[in-house]
Amino acid sequence: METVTLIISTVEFAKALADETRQKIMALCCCELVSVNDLVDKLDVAQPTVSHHLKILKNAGLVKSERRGKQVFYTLDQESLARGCCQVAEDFAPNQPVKMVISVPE
Amino acid sequence: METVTLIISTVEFAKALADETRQKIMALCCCELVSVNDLVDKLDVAQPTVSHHLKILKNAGLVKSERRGKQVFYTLDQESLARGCCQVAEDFAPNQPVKMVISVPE
DNA sequence: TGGACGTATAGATAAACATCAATTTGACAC
DNA sequence: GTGTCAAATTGATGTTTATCTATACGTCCA
Repeated sequence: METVTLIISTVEFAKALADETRQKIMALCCCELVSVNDLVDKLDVAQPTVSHHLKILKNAGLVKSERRGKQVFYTLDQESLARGCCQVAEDFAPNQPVKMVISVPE
Repeated sequence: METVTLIISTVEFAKALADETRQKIMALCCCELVSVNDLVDKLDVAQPTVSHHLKILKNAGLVKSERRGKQVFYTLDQESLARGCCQVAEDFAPNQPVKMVISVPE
């Protein structure tokens, strides 16, 4: 699993989120591996458009990808997303703290 | 203080954040009241541009405004911002919970 | 009621961006 | 190698958006 954990600015983070199609993609690959074709089937945009959005999400460090044979599977990096959300809150809402809930492994 | 607490989608929320000038404005009015002219002085964009961005932030429920005489003062609604961040995390990172830290008044 | 000041709106323009069709690249099977 | 399928890239197009200038609106004071 090639993990590209870029450190991006809050502007880049927000821009990556600021599109309906990308948010649909994020919801679809939030908790599982999905191929590009899976996404194309579930969205009403063409395959190159899906690839375009996946590239933006990947550059923002919000998805990870993994090739399996002819297919490439994507999944959302929930930790990166959560860190981005916390960073935005920390930067702009210092009086209204937002924290990641760390689940301590037993 | 006219509070416009709109319930907006995560897409609208992200779009409101997705601009460098708006993030600068948010930082400047994060913890205090600032007039439009204050913002114009501290940013290198024209006054109508500042007003334009303030309108977008206001429509997103992220700033509150208050007229005092000839001036209009804006301030960031930190709670709305924090709620937006939590909503994004909740929607897309359910396995990586992010919570607002509620400070209990004594 | 003017004028001055601060802010908002209207209209124009250029840059950014989402989308698509066409093509290329990559991986596998024969 | 050749064909096939999956995904990425290229190039074009229309829309969105950030910005500006010019103007209108709102408030206060003389």
